[in-house]
Amino acid sequence: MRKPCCDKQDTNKGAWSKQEDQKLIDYIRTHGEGCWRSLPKAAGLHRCGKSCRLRWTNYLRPDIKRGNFAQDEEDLIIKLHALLGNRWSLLAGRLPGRTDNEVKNYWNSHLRKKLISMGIDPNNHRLDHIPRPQLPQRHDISATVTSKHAVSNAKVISADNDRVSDAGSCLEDETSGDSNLNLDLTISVPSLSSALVDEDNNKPQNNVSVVAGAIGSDELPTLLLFR
DNA sequence: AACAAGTTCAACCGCATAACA
DNA sequence: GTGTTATGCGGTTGAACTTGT
Repeated sequence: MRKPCCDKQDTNKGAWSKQEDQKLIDYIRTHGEGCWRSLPKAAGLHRCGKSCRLRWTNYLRPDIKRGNFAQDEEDLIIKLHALLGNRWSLLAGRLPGRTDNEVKNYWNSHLRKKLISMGIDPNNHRLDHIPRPQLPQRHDISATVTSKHAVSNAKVISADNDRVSDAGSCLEDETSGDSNLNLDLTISVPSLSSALVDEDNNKPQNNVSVVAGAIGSDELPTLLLFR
């Protein structure tokens, strides 16, 4: 059996006091982040390392942007969620000053409901209440890629021919610049058009799936296309 | 004013995995 | 190569707060 991360008998739980916050801030200012397991004892805190790390990363870090989400941040979260799903740390990484916990909470308390009220399934970002045949076929491609922020450094890999291209440059044309919520789930990438469009009748293909995720260690989303 | 119901968000828990011995 | 430990992540919880009756 794995040992608990700390001695539970001697640790505080629940809300942090101002004194505890100050101890943590002072310690990290002096010694820097890291070695969370030994930090509580060294800093004189009766908390487990996990709790200290969470308090620091979600609340005390000086670069955290607090307060309401701006409209463009909201749009970006929706678009990134369509692309990456519930990978909150990855989403938060694209929103400077926002934490994964904050993005996750905002999604669950605001954005999910907003999408539902618009008739959009927040799980797959598809229009939920319109019979499928009425939708344009291009909605079958279940990813939203219209933000330069989200994909400027992403790679796109076609499973067909192993072609790798820079999604940022490919997708730049898709960014219209208006701040309206854009839930068009189209990827119209010039270099990928052959993968997404049936060359015989020039119609979008239904059987192309787009899978997004971080592959490797660079934390950048990679798009995989499968027929 | 008092209470119930709904909402928000900080914090916790358990799991996966990276790092290390 | 294997076992152990530390860290990070996503899901969940529950206290505090807000809104409605």
